[in-house]
Amino acid sequence: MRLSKRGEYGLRAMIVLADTSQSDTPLPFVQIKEISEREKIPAKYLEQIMLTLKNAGLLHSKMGIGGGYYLAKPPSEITLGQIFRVLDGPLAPIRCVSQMAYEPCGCPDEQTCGLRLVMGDVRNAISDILDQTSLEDVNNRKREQV
Amino acid sequence: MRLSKRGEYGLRAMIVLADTSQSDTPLPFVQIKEISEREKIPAKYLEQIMLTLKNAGLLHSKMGIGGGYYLAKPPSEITLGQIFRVLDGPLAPIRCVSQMAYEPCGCPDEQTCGLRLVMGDVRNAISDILDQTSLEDVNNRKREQV
DNA sequence: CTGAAAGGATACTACTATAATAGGCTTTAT
DNA sequence: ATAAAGCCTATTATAGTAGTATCCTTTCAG
Repeated sequence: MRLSKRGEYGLRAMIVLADTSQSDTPLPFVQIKEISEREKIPAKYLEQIMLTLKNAGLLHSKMGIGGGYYLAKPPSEITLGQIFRVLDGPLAPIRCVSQMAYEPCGCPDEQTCGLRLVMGDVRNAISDILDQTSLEDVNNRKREQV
Repeated sequence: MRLSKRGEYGLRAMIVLADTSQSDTPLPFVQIKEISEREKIPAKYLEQIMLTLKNAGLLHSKMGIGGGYYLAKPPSEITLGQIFRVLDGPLAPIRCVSQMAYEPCGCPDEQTCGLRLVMGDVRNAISDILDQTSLEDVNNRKREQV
């Protein structure tokens, strides 16, 4: 049950973008350099990640001086589940219970497979959290925490 | 969020052992060959996995003709979480929320890290299932399913 | 109209984990 | 004595991870 560095960095970056867009003085664009310094993420690696998120439609960008990235949708409409799937693939611990990427697992009978029943619960529990938590929710919780 | 083949095979094998120990004619020992045929698991690979589970104290074995494996404890006292941790490591999606293998993740402030808050929920949701589900529970559910 | 600052896109690399396979060793019942 | 079982370690092929490195394109300021 593992979140990769790629996934971690991408989620952090998206949270930062949501945070600045909700701040008193929202900037139109946020640069990679800014995020990488604030979150201590290798800039070039982050660049790849941002590009992936952009190509997945979660980010937009502007090139050139003063350019940078911004969220493709309001923070309330982007969930952690969406971001996770782009960077780390299906939420399900095993393919035979995946909603987005089902594959048979080769057990004798899927319908009565005990492991599959339990792992189905796990995948639902994870989805109940990540697909229900938006970037806005994350930042609200962060603020409550103080 | 991934269960490896090693983890999958090990969990399946333990479920089989629990199942036969609860059957009408419980066998004292179950051989690798039997499990590998029943669950379509490469025998030699399963051997390694069983050895790992044995060294972790979850299985006992008997060598020689008519030997095999048996559970070190009653099926009601072995949880899926225990097995998972032996074969696939910590349940937590990220180390900074792991109970068994905590490590700092390098974010600016762990106390107010939004990602960490959410991932803490995920780790608890997973643990609520895997640490509360015993091998006995799995087989009971399997039987209900019919 | 040129150059610096930004993102875009690939290629490359070192390292590690995974999913096996292989082979020899030890124990034990018959 | 030997066959059947587990014990133990080495080896391998493949893929994924976490970066680094280049070069290209767009854009704005002066």
